[in-house]
Amino acid sequence: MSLTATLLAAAGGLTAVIHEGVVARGFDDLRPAHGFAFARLAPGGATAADLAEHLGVSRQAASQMVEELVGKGYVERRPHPDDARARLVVLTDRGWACTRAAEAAAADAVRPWAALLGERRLQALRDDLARLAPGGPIRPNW
Amino acid sequence: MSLTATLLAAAGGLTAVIHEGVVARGFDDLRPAHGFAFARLAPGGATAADLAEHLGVSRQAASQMVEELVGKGYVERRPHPDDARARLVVLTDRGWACTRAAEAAAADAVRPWAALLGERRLQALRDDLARLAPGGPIRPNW
DNA sequence: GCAACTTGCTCAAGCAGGTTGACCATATGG
DNA sequence: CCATATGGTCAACCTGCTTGAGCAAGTTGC
Repeated sequence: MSLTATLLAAAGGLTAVIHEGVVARGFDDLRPAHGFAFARLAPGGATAADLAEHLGVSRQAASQMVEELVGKGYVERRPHPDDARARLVVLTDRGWACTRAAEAAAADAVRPWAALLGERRLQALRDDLARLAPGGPIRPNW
Repeated sequence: MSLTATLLAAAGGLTAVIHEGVVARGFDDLRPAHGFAFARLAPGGATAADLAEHLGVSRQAASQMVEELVGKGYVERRPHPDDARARLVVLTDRGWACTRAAEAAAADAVRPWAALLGERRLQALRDDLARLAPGGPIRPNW
């Protein structure tokens, strides 16, 4: 199988396993796409416009997602400290709990890889991939 | 950045670059999801039901996609040699041309990686990823 | 300061791609 | 044969996204 196919298959499988792990930990009202949003919100919150750019969708779509996540209790809107037009979207306690669950699920998914490849090659894999994806937080993708 | 994030970022970026390459080669009426379908159809054709299972969607959705691809000239339906109920969906010349364009775009996307990592590490990356994604052609994902 | 423009957000309507449910034609197995 | 399973299609609906319009608040230039 080609490199591109293996890479896409690995990423697709990883996405699925993480999502299953998140669901298994009780957060069953989320879709993989929400992981993107959490990744952007976690550091210190973001505006809906920030989120739209990060996710690659319209501001209206991002706003709708925020509304959905507010309704489900994962985020809340706070007044923006510097701009009265904007609203800062931040994770709630439940949002943080879900983020930790996702990290735990990701760790579970990766653990067997260490057994398959060994620590040395796994570390090399991590380093190599980091060099190939310099653009950074493009689109996490559960 | 974590291994999972780098892997997802690399896969997402690769998907985007391949899709752009396919569009740039003149196939601008396709979406990344169609790449999944082509990957399943290329070997020797498939039924709509095969396609549905491969793509992880309902048979109706797969059938709709086939209809769309027929309309755009990428595939055609032929009577199934062994089953009068079924119809074998196969790539047309245009479908094959698009598949070659996708392979060329993928090669272009990977080429700079060889420069970044060197041939040895690139080969190691390929081998390691192949071991991590044994399930095989899960879901190519442009 | 004020006018003109930009930016953040939301409401509303519509579309695209998926779903489920019902149905018919053909295979398959007792 | 008859009962059941399977491949395909039609129809209705749902969800997530889009575009377009509009308002409030910041920003710029005179």
